[in-house]
Amino acid sequence: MKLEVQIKMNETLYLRDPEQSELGRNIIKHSIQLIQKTGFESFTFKKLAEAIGTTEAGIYRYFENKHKLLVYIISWYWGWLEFQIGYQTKNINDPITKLQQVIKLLATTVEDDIMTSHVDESLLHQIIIAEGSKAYLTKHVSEDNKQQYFKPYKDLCKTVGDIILECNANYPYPHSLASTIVEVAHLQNFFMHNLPALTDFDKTKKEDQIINFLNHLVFSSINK
Amino acid sequence: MKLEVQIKMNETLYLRDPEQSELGRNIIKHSIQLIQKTGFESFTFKKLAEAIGTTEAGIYRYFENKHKLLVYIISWYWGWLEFQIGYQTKNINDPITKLQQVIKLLATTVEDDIMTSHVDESLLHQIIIAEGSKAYLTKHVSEDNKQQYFKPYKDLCKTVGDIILECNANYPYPHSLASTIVEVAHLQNFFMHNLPALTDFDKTKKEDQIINFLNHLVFSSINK
DNA sequence: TACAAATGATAGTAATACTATTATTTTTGT
DNA sequence: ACAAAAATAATAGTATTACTATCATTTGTA
Repeated sequence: MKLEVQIKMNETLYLRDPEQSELGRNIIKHSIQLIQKTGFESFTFKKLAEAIGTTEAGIYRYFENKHKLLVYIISWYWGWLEFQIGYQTKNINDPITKLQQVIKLLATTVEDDIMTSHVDESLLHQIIIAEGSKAYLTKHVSEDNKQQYFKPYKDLCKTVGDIILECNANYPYPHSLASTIVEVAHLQNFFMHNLPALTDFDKTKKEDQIINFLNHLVFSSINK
Repeated sequence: MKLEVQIKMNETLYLRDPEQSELGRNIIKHSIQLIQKTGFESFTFKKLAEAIGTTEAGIYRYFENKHKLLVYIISWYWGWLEFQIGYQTKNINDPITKLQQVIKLLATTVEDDIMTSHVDESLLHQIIIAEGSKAYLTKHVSEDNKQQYFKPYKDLCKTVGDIILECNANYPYPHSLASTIVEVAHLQNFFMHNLPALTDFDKTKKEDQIINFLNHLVFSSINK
């Protein structure tokens, strides 16, 4: 028997559920490949349609516009990561060890998860790093937020914030520290690869250094 | 006598120096207003030309495209901020007080600086918060970096990193902590106003809480 | 005054971000 | 197995964007 993980998505993000058809799953699969490869700015529904072998109008039946598609795949990633965190910290009782594990999961290059056949998580991870903040850095962020587009991201930060409070119930900034951990994990990764003067890391040693930096930052702050 | 601060800009960012003509200064002034008001995505040279009372072709004589114009005004801001930091920390000898002052300057809403008549720094500060990372989150970041487009930003982080080392010469992550401070100051501001679940701050109390959070984070880490 | 440089006015092109229409294929309910 | 419904493919069309090109006019400067 083949197990497939399904991430429940916000229904207002799409016009037709892409999980429910071959074309839909192809849209997800190829948009991840194309956005990762060419960047979100030069990604168009026309190019996507060509890559899939369908037409532009075909894509528009699933997604209103490319921004909603970006928000969809990014939300999917946060939902998947939350699942991973739940799974990988299940039997850890010590909150400090748990938080270390979360930092590791956030900062480490993801491997493709065979439980999700049409999504390549390692490509998606790179999209999160380079395009993640574009999901919310818009003039319509408040309306999008009302539509609950950022719920998976906020849920993830809530989970991280709760672990922080388990470590120290008196820590005064659990939400801000949680969102800072998530964002900095990805920012430092981007800087390490593209603007190395902004980090102390070299890409040969990979993400270990980012993990060490985040651990140092987070635990000195929590245990102050 | 009227004093004007001039920020030296990278000459490959523009086709014609906008500081040297009335039209050029108008391009800067109105692009700041327009980008802040409508967001970078819906900002076009056509709308800018209409706002100024010139033509699209007129703008293209100064800037190759809207991305370079964005990088220009953002770089200008970092250059101006570096000047401010130098000025406002000139007579501070204690590196801890100096770093606190830098954090305050980074996190506080900027007031319009009368020394720069065609630039409204408070609008520019809002652009940095909402659009700043779009300057480098592109597929051409490495070429842009080779052209030194991010030098003012990197110089600023270097300045902050050096102050961190003055506080603790053994601190292992001065560059990463510096870029983290700069980015988190703006991110938390954005979250506070637009995605409040991601912070512990309420916008009524303004930036003081962000400053407290950053101080707590930075100094517990440096003095560990 | 005269010459160059900057600006303005206008036009044009390829690509983008869609919407609409109709034909064809696939699914599904009976 | 068959009709109806739903999904997809094929095609066309529009407004806007992101430019480039040309030429006339204004402005500043030797």
